[in-house]
Amino acid sequence: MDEENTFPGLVYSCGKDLIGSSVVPLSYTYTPFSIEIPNDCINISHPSSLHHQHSPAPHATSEDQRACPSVWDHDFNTYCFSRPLCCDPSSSHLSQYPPVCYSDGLRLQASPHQFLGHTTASHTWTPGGAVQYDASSAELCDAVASLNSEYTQIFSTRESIRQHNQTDLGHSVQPTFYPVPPDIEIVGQHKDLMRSFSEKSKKPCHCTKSQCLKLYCDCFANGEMCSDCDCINCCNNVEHATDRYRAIKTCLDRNPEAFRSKIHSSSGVEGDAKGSHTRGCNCKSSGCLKNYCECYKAKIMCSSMCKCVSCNNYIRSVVKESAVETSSHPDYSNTHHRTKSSVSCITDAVVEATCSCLLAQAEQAEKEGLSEVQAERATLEEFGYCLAQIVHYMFKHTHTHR
DNA sequence: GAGTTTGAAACT
DNA sequence: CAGTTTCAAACTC
Repeated sequence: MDEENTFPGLVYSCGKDLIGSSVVPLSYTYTPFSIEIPNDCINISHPSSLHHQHSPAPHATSEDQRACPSVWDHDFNTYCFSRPLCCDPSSSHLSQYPPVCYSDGLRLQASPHQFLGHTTASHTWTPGGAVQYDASSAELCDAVASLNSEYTQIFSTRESIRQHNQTDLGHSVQPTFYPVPPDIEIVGQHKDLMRSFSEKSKKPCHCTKSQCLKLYCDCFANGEMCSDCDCINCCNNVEHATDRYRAIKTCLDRNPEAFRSKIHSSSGVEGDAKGSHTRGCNCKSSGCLKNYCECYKAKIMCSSMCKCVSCNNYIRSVVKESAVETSSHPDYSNTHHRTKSSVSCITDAVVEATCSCLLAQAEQAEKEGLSEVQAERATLEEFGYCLAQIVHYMFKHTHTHR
């Protein structure tokens, strides 16, 4: 059930996934408002002109610029910072501005400005457009500190928004300060990360030895703090922000993509059967048909990335299943329906599985940097292979049941 | 609910 | 990078 979360200036429609500190905005309506960034954090005003493609942030002192190099991103009407902001967990001001949490790759858009030229007052959030708030200052530090130099952050300031309110919208608006960023969009490659932050329902963990600071812990792996869990010696919380930060850093050092979703999904929705596992599974005993298997658990087919043994989670299994289903169906027991039975092997599941394979192949080709022609060829070959499997099982099934 | 199985993560 | 150990979830009884 959705929940209407009304902030003056911004009307959020939030999804149910309001567990811990995560909110999934489904839609929002914009009216002028502003946010405040602590002075000792960063204080850069919005430029009066937005015509520079990438220029140093106006009003930033040279010291600011050295300490926190930034450029104005014309495409997004935002500033891009190439290094962490507000990284000092001990900084006292943060407690005054607690409920903002950004994770890796979050992009804060200078919200009012993005509406320049837009007449629509209502926008729909992208699936990955998670907003995290109600998080502690420690979490803010934690999350912001976890940004490394390759990530970008975009902030807008009260001043800039006030300017905009007064000039661009043609009327003055009394500033109201919200700790919640007006609009957060995920930057490029970290969409998956935030998707995992926001869309997975929070299940309590039961960790006993990892202190919930290793990827064994689902909460930690999902980028969430533990709440209402049954864990022992938990350090995945506000009280252990420093330890948590160290743990995050360790994981990212080991694997920069540690907190990204391991599922590539073409539709952006996990579990839609049209995706692939980034690294593939390594199952040996489960046949990839139990939830031990990450592919199966994510409701996707195993792919060429997998190193599993005796896998049954792939297209042939689906075709086989469909064949068995149709053959056992009483409607197809007579001769009249025998031909139709074969055709009925091509069920929705088979079609989905085929699409899944093709998509996986296309993604693989893209990853390998193949040319368009080569990618097309590889995908067609995969399609041929899929068809061959379907035909093979259709015929095999027809012969066995004659 | 206790014990077992499983495979990812972590370690060597 | 491969083999081993640790870990917590999934599963079974």
